[in-house]
Amino acid sequence: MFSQTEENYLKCIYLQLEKNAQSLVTTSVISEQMKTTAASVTDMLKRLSGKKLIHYKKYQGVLLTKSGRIKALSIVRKHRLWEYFLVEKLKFQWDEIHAVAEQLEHVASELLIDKLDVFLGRPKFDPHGDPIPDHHGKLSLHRLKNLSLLKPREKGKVAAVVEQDPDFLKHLERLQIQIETPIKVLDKAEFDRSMTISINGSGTVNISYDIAKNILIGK
Amino acid sequence: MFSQTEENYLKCIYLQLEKNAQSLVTTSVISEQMKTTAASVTDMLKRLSGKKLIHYKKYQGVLLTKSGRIKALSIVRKHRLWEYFLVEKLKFQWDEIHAVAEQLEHVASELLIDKLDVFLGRPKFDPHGDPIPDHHGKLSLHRLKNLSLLKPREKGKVAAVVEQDPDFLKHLERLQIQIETPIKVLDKAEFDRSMTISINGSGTVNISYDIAKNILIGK
DNA sequence: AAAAATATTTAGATTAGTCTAAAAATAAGT
DNA sequence: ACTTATTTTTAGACTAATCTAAATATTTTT
Repeated sequence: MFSQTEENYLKCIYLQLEKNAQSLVTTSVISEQMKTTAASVTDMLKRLSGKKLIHYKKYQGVLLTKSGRIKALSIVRKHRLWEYFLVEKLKFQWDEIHAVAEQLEHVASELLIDKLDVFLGRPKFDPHGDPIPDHHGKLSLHRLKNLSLLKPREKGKVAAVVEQDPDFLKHLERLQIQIETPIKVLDKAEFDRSMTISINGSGTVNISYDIAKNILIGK
Repeated sequence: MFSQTEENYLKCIYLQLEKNAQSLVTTSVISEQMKTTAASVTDMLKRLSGKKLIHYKKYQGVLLTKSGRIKALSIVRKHRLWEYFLVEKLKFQWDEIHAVAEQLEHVASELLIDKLDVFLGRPKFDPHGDPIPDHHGKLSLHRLKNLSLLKPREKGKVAAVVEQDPDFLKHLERLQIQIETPIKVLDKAEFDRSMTISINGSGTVNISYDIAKNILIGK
């Protein structure tokens, strides 16, 4: 049985490793993500290490142990299932749900999360397109391309977003970009790496490189 | 913004006052309900008093302030709405839900609880028959009689249960007694105050005084 | 009225989690 | 190689919440 704070740290480390599986996660990255001081992070890393949830090397960074990873996947599963519930059933907007799911994910009940999974029809992806681990911690992966790497005339559907900042998600909504939206690259400007894209086969819009790099495209 | 522990204490005090509005709530009653020591209770009561949530007199007991009562009603509302959700939507048994709702009730989001209320069809009572306060803290009351006080040939429907101990609720299930079940008193034994009742107009069963006193009957 | 029992509070200790400031380690620049 | 900058850790302090043991207040019994 772990505290909410411990669970949050494990989830944070897991998400960092999901982004970049090659490197250890550093104290300063965790400090930034958890919005706390470096000293607090060091304290907590020592504690998690003592509980055999992470491999921790001073000054070098951390990785999850097998049991740490299992625990982290469990939290991520809960987080994403609750996000699905909030959007599909309670009609939340996709930019409103993160903070609420951050609280719901700590409810300690296997039965609850299993029944919620069934109730929702065993969804494989959350409203941002991220994979929902199943009961055994397995997740569906789809091969996605970063929109910023697509060439003119290439196309596909929006499958996920990298960044989940509410302002960013609101901006996508204004552009009428959401999960499953068909996208085609029309042109790319080399001077600022912005791109012109068509949305839903009709609307044409220019988006910055910063926007494009946070959108993942699938078939 | 209050801690989960503070919210739990407020709820506990509120529920005691709901049972017996005439008297101050004592340290030992709270200690028993919260499963903690009398010293811990005294510490917390001092803290809640400092935050103007309770009126606290040493050695005499506590009452809720206006803002303490508002906060307590908010927690009770959340608890009971989540219990409704767990039974109606996720098909939990009514004896399985208390512990889960005890966690869900601390999710701090007004929007969440309002959307959940709408999603559930604005229920007035939880699965145990307890009234769910509305957005303004108002609750529907029905005049109920304790089953143990009914006389032979009096009848009505099960409207609520006083005790929510899971073993007790399971026992009622085995007797096929649940909310809305029609009950008629056939006989009362004076030596042990047990009573013979008919359930659903057909089944006849003898129940102890201890069972009867925990069932509330409405029209 | 006094003694005994019970309830409650106080004092001091503990753990979890946070912080600041200083010290130590590492990385970057010259 | 040395200096400077940055990152990280350590030490000690803080708050919240819990406890035990002892002291205090109240209630009950004699």
